[in-house]
Amino acid sequence: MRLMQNPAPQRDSYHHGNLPQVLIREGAALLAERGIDRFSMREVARRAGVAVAAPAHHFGNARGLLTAIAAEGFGQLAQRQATAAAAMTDPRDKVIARCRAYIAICVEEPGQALVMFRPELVNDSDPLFQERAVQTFALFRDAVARAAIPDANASQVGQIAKTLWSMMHGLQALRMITDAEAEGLIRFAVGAMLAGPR
Amino acid sequence: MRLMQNPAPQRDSYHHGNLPQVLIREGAALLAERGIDRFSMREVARRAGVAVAAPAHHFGNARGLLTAIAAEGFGQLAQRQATAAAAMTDPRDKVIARCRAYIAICVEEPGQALVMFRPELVNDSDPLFQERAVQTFALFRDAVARAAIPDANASQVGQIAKTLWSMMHGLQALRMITDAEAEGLIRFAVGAMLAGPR
DNA sequence: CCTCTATCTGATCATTGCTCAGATCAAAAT
DNA sequence: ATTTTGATCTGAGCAATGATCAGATAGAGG
Repeated sequence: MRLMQNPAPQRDSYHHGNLPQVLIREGAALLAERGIDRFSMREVARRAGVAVAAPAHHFGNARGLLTAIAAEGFGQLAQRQATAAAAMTDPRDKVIARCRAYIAICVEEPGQALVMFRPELVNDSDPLFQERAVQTFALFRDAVARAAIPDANASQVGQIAKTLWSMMHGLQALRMITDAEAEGLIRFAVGAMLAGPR
Repeated sequence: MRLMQNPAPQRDSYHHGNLPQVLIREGAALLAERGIDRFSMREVARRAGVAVAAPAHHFGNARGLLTAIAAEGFGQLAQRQATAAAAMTDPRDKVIARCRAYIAICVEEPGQALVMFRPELVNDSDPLFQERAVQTFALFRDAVARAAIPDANASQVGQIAKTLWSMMHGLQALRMITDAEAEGLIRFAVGAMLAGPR
């Protein structure tokens, strides 16, 4: 049996009030700052001003927090892509705009991006994560379907969507492009994939 | 001042003889078995039958060992791609064969693949790593150049090569394809990219 | 035989993820 | 109004990790 010796809370109230959201925000910031290999649950707790064990109550373990951060990121990505696509009228430009938004979120929200596209880091059976990830890709595939040639079947549309989605991921993960190159590369790839092989 | 108390070596000789290569092999095996987040230098040392501090002498730190594993992987990838391409005569088939080899090494050598395409996990200023990584991609780009339409310039060839290379990475990193799908997807993407936008 | 140098060892330190019993507190139940 | 309940948060403890250090070992060349 262990006795409490220094209960001293550092906050106004014992209960934080909104800890899960704060942990997600601080976690994403720490990821952006340090990268995944120097990410630490204890440091997140420290920055949130709570005990090291507090995060575990809400997220179970480190993987749980990373999963929540990724789910949050997919929500943001879907929203950004919708906004970007809405600003365009041509179906092909809508696809291009969605690709741009993908690259943009990786640049502007590096914390979320670091875990969103790493299946091995998250708990991919988490319902919220799964729903948002699937939904985000589905919206992209629908945009591709509307831009594809009229007689394209679902299988072909799926191939194009998967290919472009993968390409976006690879370009930023492998650091193969600068921001300046991105635009031309996206236009070229989207144009080529929608046209298909000759 | 610290005194040695139990020198007891567990091997025939005090010196291992070929420790760096054994550590690279065991490290890759451990990566394949546990993934990057449960990878441990100490476990690698244990499996190699040496003290926990022995690897540090050869590789400096964990990042150093991961970098060496990645460099080893790029050597293997270049070799596999060369062999696969040599078996084909048509330039386009050579490109397809190289893409297939990329996917294949990710499936068959998951340990190496786990670190080869993660710039943030390795020391990308390491000369051996850098040379092999650059060389491997350069060979791929040359294959694309020979398959591209005759009037394609270097910039266009570079775009196609980067796009296909990124796509291969994304497909396997995001786990978007099964082995069965891979062939069709690769043929479609290579055909479309070499044809370009219409 | 002796020195030099690279290799390898065991110990130590700060830090980490996780678990646990117990403290706190808001809100529901009485 | 008082009690109970359940969720939230705390500090301590444990096993494990990466990194570093002085010292032990052995092979190579003088």
